[in-house]
Amino acid sequence: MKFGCKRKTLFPNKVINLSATQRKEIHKRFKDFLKSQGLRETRERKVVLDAIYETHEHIDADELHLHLRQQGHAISRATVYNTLNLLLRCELVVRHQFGNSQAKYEPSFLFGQHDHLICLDCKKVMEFCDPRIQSIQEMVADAYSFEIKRHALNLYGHCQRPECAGRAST
Amino acid sequence: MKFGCKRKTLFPNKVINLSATQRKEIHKRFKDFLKSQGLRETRERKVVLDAIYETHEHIDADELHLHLRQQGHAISRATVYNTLNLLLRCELVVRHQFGNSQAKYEPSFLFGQHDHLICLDCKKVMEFCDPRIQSIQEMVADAYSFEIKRHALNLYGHCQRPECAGRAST
DNA sequence: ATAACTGCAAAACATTTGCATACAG
DNA sequence: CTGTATGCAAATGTTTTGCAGTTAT
Repeated sequence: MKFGCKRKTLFPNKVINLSATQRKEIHKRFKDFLKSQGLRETRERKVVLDAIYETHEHIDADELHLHLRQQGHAISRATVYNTLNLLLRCELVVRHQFGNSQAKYEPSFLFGQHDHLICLDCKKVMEFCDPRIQSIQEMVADAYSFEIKRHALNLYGHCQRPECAGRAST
Repeated sequence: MKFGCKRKTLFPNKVINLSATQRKEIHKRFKDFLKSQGLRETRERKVVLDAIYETHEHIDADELHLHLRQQGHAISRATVYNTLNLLLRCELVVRHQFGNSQAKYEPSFLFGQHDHLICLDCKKVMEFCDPRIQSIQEMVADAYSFEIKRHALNLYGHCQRPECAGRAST
């Protein structure tokens, strides 16, 4: 039922800079969620939300914590983790596990659905988009009587970028 | 270049019981790998390999360790982890991260390539197979000049099995 | 014989939890 | 005011590492 990637191109239609209206929409969604759950709207929670939406990379909780500390926010790691879980629950961010044990987070609201290409050497993560995944999803849902909420397709390999010098295995 | 899922059916062609010949082939592959790397062939390593190929489920390192202890093998957790990493390197097993932080392992040699359907409620993992993933992979590899080695497509949702009583979110 | 492997325990790493204090509603 | 959130540190859970003793080659 969710909107999938309908375009012919492989490249995802990711919004890079949010307009003031979009920013407000995001804030509203979080505020409404917190109110609906009887949770408080704190400075720290807003700061985490904004930081995630400013970062156009796949970031982990610790990087996010460090980033916020460097910006002068006296926020603890525990609060970062706590807030990330709230943002997951209201679907403002998504969590990825790219093979390593550390989870990566990414804003999801207003951004197109997409999948990932991960370089095994330099660990760079790229994004792509293919409408066929949507039909695979529907077909599998039907065959298995499964109500599918989301998917993750990760392609692992070796990128050809000259900057990629990494070599992992023998 | 790797053989993908070419069949029309969604259900993967997983071999359930290995023949003596297949078992020998697997052992040989491990033995050759160990020799090529100057590593030793120990009782513990063989035991882990056999246990993984006996288990037709997605198993984590700790479950595997427990299983082996219950069978009377005095093997340590460290050795289980060490051996799993060796088996990954010689491509006899694959590792999955199904959302939770715990990695799951599965035999991969002689078994068909397939993807996974994960129930968010009861955590049951099912397998499916779709040839279109192969073409998506090829198309993306081409568009991004990426040499793709493997992929993981996970579909998350709610299964309709009567035994599935779990309810996670509000 | 000897270099690598094992088991154990400790370390490392990511994430969660408990508790006293701070602050939103 | 009141109860929830925060920061800190300690706890948890998973995987890795160091070391002394064991074993494959």
